[in-house]
Amino acid sequence: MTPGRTLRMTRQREVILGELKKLDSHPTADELYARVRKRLPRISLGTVYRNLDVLSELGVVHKLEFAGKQRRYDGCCEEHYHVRCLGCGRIDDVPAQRSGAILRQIRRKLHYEIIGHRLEFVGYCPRCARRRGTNGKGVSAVTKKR
Amino acid sequence: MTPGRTLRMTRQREVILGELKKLDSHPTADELYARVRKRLPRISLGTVYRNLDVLSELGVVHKLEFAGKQRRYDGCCEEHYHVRCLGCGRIDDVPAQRSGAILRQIRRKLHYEIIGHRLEFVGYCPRCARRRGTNGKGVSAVTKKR
DNA sequence: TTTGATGCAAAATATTTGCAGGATA
DNA sequence: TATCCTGCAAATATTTTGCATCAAA
Repeated sequence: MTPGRTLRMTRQREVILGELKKLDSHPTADELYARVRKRLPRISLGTVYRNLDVLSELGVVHKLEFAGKQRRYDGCCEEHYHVRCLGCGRIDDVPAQRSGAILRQIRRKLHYEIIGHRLEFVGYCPRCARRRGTNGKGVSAVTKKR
Repeated sequence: MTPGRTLRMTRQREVILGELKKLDSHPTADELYARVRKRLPRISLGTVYRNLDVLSELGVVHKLEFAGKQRRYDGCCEEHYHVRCLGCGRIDDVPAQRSGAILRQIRRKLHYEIIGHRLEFVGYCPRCARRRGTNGKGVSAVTKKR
């Protein structure tokens, strides 16, 4: 982002931010796009991406990048960890503080200049875990074709 | 992968696996493709992807998925953590054991059926850290246009 | 001989970008 | 009024897939 630039609060930016803040479901850009479009039918997906970029650079929202997965966005800007469900893809917050101990430990061992870390949990959410329990395995029945 | 299928050791599979095992640089599919092509000029990138899939399902190699980044592959199949350099994109192994304590702690707090976790470190490798030190910041000078 | 694997090209997916016109400060 | 932002479409980047043919077992 250009350093000295003056940002404008456009209607689009306002609605995108508002809708994201309303959700605690960590939506993908296109999920958010679908919601925003109900209020601004002419908005484009590119605008959603561009605004999410600007807002996350401001630290107002968080861009969640998951290993090998589609990006998601978080209207909550406090730092925390996440769990991802292998069944349905949902992301939930993990009720654990980010650990400074992990970083300190690694800094002693590596010659890298460590900036941060990302701890992701994967598993099955209660709903998907139940479904898997019922039919023995059912991974393929649950896994979505992307 | 089809359960009862009999795998064949083709020349392509052999060379792909051999080249990957020779490297400790965690190459991307296309980096590996470039190397393999020196030995098998007619091989296709699709074949490289398909073989890396098969081999990683067998547990012979590891598919490394990094948040928001291109996938990489690891010829070493013991579990360990990784660091990623924000400057040049290289991945290195982290000399720390995977922690079961992290999983146990989370299992107590979440209703998820936790399968695993992924701990990634990001920072600057010695080389990039030095370069950044020289010119004050230089992030943009180092960051590659993808 | 069977059927898994390949090469090629096209498709799919997710995200970014160029551009001309529109809107905000 | 300056320039930031938008919609649209095309471009990019990465990975997957359909299909006819080849080759391993």
